[in-house]
Amino acid sequence: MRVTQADIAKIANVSQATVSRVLAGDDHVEPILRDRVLRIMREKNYRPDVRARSLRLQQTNLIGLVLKRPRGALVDDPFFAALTSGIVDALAAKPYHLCLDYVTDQASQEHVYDEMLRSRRVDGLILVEPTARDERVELLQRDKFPFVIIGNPHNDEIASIDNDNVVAGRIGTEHLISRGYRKIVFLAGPEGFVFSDDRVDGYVQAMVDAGLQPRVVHCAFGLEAARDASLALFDGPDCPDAMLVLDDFMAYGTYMAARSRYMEVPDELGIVGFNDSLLCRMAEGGLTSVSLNLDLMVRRAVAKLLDIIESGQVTTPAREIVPCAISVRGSSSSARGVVQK
Amino acid sequence: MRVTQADIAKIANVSQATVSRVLAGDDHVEPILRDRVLRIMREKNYRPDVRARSLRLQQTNLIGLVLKRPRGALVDDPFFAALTSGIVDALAAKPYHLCLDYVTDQASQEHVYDEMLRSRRVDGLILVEPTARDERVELLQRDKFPFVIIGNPHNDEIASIDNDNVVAGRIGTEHLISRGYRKIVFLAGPEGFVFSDDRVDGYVQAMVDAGLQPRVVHCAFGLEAARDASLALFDGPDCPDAMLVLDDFMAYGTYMAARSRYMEVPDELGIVGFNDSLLCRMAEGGLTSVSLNLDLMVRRAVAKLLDIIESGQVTTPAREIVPCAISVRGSSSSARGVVQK
DNA sequence: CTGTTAGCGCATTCAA
DNA sequence: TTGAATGCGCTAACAG
Repeated sequence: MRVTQADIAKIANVSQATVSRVLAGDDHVEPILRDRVLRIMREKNYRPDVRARSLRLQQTNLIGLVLKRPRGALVDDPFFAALTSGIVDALAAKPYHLCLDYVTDQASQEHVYDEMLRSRRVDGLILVEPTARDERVELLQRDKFPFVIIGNPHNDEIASIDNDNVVAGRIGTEHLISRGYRKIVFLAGPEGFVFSDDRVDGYVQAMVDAGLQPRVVHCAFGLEAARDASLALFDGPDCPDAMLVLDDFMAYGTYMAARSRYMEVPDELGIVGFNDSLLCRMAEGGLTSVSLNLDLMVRRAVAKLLDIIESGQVTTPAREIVPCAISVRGSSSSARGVVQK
Repeated sequence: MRVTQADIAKIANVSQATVSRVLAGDDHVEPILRDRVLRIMREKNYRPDVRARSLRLQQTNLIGLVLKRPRGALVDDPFFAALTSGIVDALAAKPYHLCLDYVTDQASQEHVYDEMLRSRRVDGLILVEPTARDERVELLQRDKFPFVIIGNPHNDEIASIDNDNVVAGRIGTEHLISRGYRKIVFLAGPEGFVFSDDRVDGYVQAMVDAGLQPRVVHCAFGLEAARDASLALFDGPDCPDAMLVLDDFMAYGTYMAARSRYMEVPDELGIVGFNDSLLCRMAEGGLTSVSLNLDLMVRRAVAKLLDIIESGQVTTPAREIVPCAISVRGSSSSARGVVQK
């Protein structure tokens, strides 16, 4: 049977309240009693029951993350890996744990939100990929439930952490331009995804500023789709001399396409991706990539959420932007120096 | 303020017990009362408090996973991604959630186990990578705490799901032999890791059975280490004609090494990895890999754990082995057919 | 400094 | 069929 404070109290010949005080580190306890209680706790291998504590304190020390993905699509999703690992990392030093959930469709998503929040399973929530006018957000606001959004809630009163995808697009583009590339194509994701559209905007700005002609190609997410789209581009008229690709995964597809057409990287084709992930080390000479500092974003998001949970209010500034930076590698900078065109 | 069963009861003019019964779907409630209660619950947007329910029922509907890794090493760990996503996937249809934790060293590992188990934060635990004579396991057994191990606990009374790494090693080796390779080297991880050592065993058996000379090279985990070890091997005396590599990541390192030495894959060098991960599609022509069916393992582990939690005892057979299978791709099978030597 | 008491919100036994 | 009463294990206000 499980040993409770009452058991300890009986053995130590004190009241259960005293046991509780000892546990809380209350100074106002006679040292001799304190030691006795502690000794018996150790002897009896006592551990407080977090369930009871949760009920009493009205908090669970759990924070929730709910991801919506098609069935089985989590394994290969680098965003998922970065997100969860970042959260767990950031939580490691805190008395909080991560409660991870996963839904495949909108209906069950709402159900899970009910289950996690309103049932008080977690103390707060990290939201990602909010869609425009997200119902979840309204519910959370109405119920004054602590939450933070990674992304753009389009509402300055809501706590959020974001990167600046427009700037990221600019940075990548300007880097390629500075290396002498001119016929730079942006290989984007499907239209309608904010992070993709924003990067495209930055790209277009930079191109126009440099007096160059922007050219955007949309394709599905993923390695294969990007490879095929790149091949079509290489084989078509007006082959680009550089490509800015939505993410490292797709950029790797472009890299594969270049290899299969025997185009030299970076001399015949410059490639820049986004995210600065492990994949960048998997191409010969490395893949240049714009880092969005997802890791930092996650850390900040966690810190902000815990702040809100503990202070009971949204701390200002509600919205924080994490800067991006470019990691230059072989795919955009020949060992022989800047490309001359 | 939060609405409770007592609130509902007061409004509906019934006792709190009746509200509880309605919630539980108890048949022995007058339909008219039932409807009234349900209506008011909906009106008042009532949700039961899982904390109170947990305390009362002595269960949290949470299962725990604790991973031990060096700081920040989670992001790029494909095992972590497969594991967590598999668990969350498997849990999606059940009334359970995943509580994910993470520690960097042994001391905090034990602390977290205390915190999660003995404090009853979770109903059960999934353990991975148990070391020989794992203390955690003894504690869990003593406290009759529900848990299941992914790996080999070397104890037939403990619930565990495992793959057969020895067979996996054999399969990979026999495949290479059947393709005409003879000077096959096994690039293994550091010594002392069971999954690595077992695969080596299978490799050695298969080589000896075929009358070939086994040759095992140990190196650190990771892409770079494997690449460097492979380069050393290629540059040294008696260059291999095929390599069996501990995991896909390292196999990709071998693949990079081969490219930088201008060795044709698969004609001059066959490569086979393990895990059949996404990386296998990133090499030109694909990387042949032995699938350990980690996904299936995880699903089975979750099912087994829930079984134990709900039945209160370890179900037989305690130990289950998930079969492995090889996915043949370009790195071991030339489009021109079987390699002739 | 310590013990008594009162809930936290819920499920459940026991009476009615 | 329903309600009153009890307790899960803990913290905290209050009294002594």
